Amino acid sequence: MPSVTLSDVAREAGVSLATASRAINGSANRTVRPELRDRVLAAAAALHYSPDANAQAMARGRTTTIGLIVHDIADPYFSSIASGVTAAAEQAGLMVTLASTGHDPEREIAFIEVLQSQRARAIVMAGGRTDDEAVNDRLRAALAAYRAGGGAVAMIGQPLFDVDTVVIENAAGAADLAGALHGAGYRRFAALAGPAGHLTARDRMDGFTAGLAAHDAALARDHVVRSAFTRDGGYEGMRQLLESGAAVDVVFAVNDVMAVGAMAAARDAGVAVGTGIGIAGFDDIVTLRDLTPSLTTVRVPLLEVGTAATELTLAEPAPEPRVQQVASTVVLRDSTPPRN
Amino acid sequence: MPSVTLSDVAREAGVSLATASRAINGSANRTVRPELRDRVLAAAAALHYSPDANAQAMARGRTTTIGLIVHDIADPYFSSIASGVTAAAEQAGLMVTLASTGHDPEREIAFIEVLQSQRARAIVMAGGRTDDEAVNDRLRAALAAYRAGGGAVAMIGQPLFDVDTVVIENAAGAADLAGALHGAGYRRFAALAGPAGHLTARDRMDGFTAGLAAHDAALARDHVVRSAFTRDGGYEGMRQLLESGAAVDVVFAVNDVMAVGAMAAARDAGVAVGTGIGIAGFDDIVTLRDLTPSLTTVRVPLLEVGTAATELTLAEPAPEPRVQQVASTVVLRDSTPPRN
DNA sequence: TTGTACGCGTTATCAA
DNA sequence: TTGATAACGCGTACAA
Repeated sequence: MPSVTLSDVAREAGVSLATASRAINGSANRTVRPELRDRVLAAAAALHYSPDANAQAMARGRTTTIGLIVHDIADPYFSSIASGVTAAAEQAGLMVTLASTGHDPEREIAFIEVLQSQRARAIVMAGGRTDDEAVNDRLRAALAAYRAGGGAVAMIGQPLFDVDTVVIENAAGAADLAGALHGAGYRRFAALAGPAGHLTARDRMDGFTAGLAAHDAALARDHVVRSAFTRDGGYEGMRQLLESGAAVDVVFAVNDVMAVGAMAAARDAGVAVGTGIGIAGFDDIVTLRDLTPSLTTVRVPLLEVGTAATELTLAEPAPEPRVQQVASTVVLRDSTPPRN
Repeated sequence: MPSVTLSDVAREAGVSLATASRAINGSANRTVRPELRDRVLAAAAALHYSPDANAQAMARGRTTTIGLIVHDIADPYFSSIASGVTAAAEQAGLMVTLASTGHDPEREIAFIEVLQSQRARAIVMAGGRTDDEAVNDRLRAALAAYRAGGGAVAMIGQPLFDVDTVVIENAAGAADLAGALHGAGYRRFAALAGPAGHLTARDRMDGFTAGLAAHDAALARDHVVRSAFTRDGGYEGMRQLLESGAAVDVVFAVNDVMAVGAMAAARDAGVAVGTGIGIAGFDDIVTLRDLTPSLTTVRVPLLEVGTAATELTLAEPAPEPRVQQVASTVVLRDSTPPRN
């Protein structure tokens, strides 16, 4: 670990520390005579000099790090967003520090504090919030402390934290989906609504309900099943629904992985997806595009969501929190064939 | 940005900087009188003190960062590994800096250099290598420079870089798969072999071939199709295979996403997967477990692979590069029903 | 047990 | 254009 420093380079090149520094990072309006510059660069190369980012951060007063907090990086929803974030970050010459919280708000808060210690330039937070105001308040406080230190924050989801937010059109997309399904001839609707208190799930349900209402249709109360926001939640919800003997044409699951679970449950119950019962999801997860039958869903451009959030944090701070809408679009596929 | 420093805390608490430091991080054998310690902690809380990780890194001479380099974080293969890495890192009190290179070796090298600047404690590199020795040499050099600076490295894949490596049993798993398919009654084999020069693909092909040979079976030359290591590569390869009119029972795709593409191509060609033609993959990607028919594959415990690699980098440096085998296991499902 | 003072590697300020 | 030198925030010998 004979870590070579800038002083070593300067000595080797026979110049002062200051000159070496200027030669290497091309400090703003300060310029260095080409001859000296070359000597410094040569010395740096010869000694395998590698600038110490921590020291630079201290001296400059700012880092080149941006933090990304997600619920679960193994979930394709979040890994797609992460992909957008890393791309935008690299574009801006920043490194991404990743935190996967496993849906634990305590860890979200802890990570915010770590990122604050790291003096990360910005934090992008993805993942549905809940309506637990006690937790939200602590989160708000952590974010406020971070921002007081000069950090930028962008959230992905609902604009409930008074920070820049990329808002996914959950309600509008679900309403469009409802309309499209109605247009395809479906009349008896059911929904796998996800857990109570899950805001994304709630928004999608609200939109779906509103969309139905616009066509004088509705969701019978016992046609709404609450279960986890996961594949297994979808399976379990669908199982209950089928067991209840409810007369249903089509089932709306509030996300794709729940829809996948629902499809599995239908199959296991001997009900044909598509011809027997329609199933629709939300998100349009890329890896799920080859399901059979192919899944009707609402596409959310997750990669763009990630880049948009990142760019928001890098933009000039605005007096008012910015809200950037991202359009979602209905994609009708074979899991909901036209009904006549 | 009135960033409060440890000096502020010390002054507020009426103690020296040293005492404040000791009180807050509980410096090794130095102890602080409880009364003072409480006063310091109270002051820190009152002032919302947040230690500067960069300054700590400089003073301590080591960071709390570990780097993760993957080809594509949106790919479930890598996001599963990432999940294991973040979990193990959190366990060890470290932050993960993520780089997604888009399969570009130049960017891999660039990221290694950035992580070196960051003085990251360790780097975990996931993703198949190629046999391009020019590129491999530059990578080797970058890694050597990083390690010379005291950094630890673990690779996931093939042990060709003289560093600690988590080796996935590609050949053995593929051989087992070949045996299992033969045992299920399949006799006329074909393979979607992935691109030439892709070492993971090659290992899996070699294993599959060897496994067949052990049962006096073989892969006709024109039953091996080369195409990209992606979903679309699988689709295209299968299309070619079907078009060629080759007489085939079962197709081995060297990874799951290629198998998914192959399934789609078979369907588009009117060939029933399972009853008409068997298809098998490799990896057992979680999100793909609900395909219809369910996909026969070789399970690789990717999360464990990620944690294992992380733990390798954190262990005491060994004189010789360590190689940790991770077993892969055949999972027979409906895409290759028993043949009689 | 506490405090003083130096060093970590850079950048930036100010003279020269 | 170049060069001393003072920060940056913290840890830690060393002395008290």
